[in-house]
Amino acid sequence: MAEKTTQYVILGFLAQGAPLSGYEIRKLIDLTVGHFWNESFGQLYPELQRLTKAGFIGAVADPKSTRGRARYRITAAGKRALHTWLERPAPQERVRNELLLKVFFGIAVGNATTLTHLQRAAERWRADVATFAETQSQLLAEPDAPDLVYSIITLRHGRWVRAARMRWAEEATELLQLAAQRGNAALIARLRKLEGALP
Amino acid sequence: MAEKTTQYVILGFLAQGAPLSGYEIRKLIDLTVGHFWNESFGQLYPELQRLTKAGFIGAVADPKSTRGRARYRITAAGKRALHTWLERPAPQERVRNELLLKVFFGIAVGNATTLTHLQRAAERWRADVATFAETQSQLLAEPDAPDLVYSIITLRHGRWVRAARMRWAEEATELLQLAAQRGNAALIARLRKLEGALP
DNA sequence: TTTGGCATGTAATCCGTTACATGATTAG
DNA sequence: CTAATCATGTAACGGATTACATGCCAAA
Repeated sequence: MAEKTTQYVILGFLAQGAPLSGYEIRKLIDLTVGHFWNESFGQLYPELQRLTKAGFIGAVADPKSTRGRARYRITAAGKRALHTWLERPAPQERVRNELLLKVFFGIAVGNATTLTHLQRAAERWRADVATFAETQSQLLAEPDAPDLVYSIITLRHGRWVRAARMRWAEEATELLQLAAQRGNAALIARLRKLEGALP
Repeated sequence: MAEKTTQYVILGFLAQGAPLSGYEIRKLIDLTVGHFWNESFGQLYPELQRLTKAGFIGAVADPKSTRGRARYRITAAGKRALHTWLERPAPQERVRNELLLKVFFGIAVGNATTLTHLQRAAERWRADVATFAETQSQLLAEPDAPDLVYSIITLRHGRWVRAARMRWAEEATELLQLAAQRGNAALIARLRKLEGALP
């Protein structure tokens, strides 16, 4: 990564206005961006201290809180740092897809194993899509949220990608069986027909 | 990860038969699985030594090689290790999508920035799709490869996902503009219509 | 009052990239 | 002969997860 993205996630949530504790930030992450981002406590708490020292956030003494928990608020400098990060183009993500690796090396163990992998993955993706659809309707129940679009479109990214993967899994299953039963010639013929289904 | 996948990539390529040097393995990775996997030398070379000590691979003295380079061959134990790994279900990948993070926090900097991110990403995906399509036709030029299907379907995963992301970027662009110009009510109405485009 | 969950943190560890060092080979 | 490229490695560093330690609070 080389970028220490954790800090910007923190700044991003604090920029929404409400002062938050580390624990609350973590809960928010899981709830709102959990489908494409995650942070562990071991990352979060040290980072909060670092950001405080750097002057990007400040602790707010909370009279209501009975416990020693501090809430943080973003500073002007913090907002500036967040904004310049948001303007910068996102670095292209390094993909490392272990499932695809197992599929790619499938020839070493034969067809059945690979088909199982595909099926298991497809089930997970199907479940994800259902969850996302459900989440979307929950989001739409609060039409006054000013950042509704942003939540919606990131969520729909998940739906689009999962849906595509499901269709891929079906296609891959078919192609695998075809190649096993009728060889590469049949596979190639089928692929020619499939051109056009994809851009 | 917790899994040290690097070793299995090495074993996977050596299982294809030909003895390979570290450098050659690296080249193969870039060439064949580069679109969903990557390894650095700093990872690869130490791992080759570790696998040798563990008895999973063995160095082959190459009479032809003028230089001190050693090629490696997989052992029976190595094959066993590879197979059990291949049988194990792939752990669900931890996603960390920085682009989506920037989109999600888009409200902090406003619409134009987010639209730029989307457009830039869409261009990259479009280029990827073109590359993949080209690669596919190159693969089909060698119909005798016994592992052709496996290469093909992993490649097509890339095409499916990139294509989906392109369509998502278009949709997201439209929704963002709609919400900015006509508010959440219009956004929600549009989303109702879009249900059905996705599973 | 003790158990379990809330909350905050630190330490160990792992995985991976980057940078550095070095030699061997080939092309000009 | 010299520069560029091929090839192999090591060291330093950084980011992230996991495990551990600890204390507060609420409910049984």
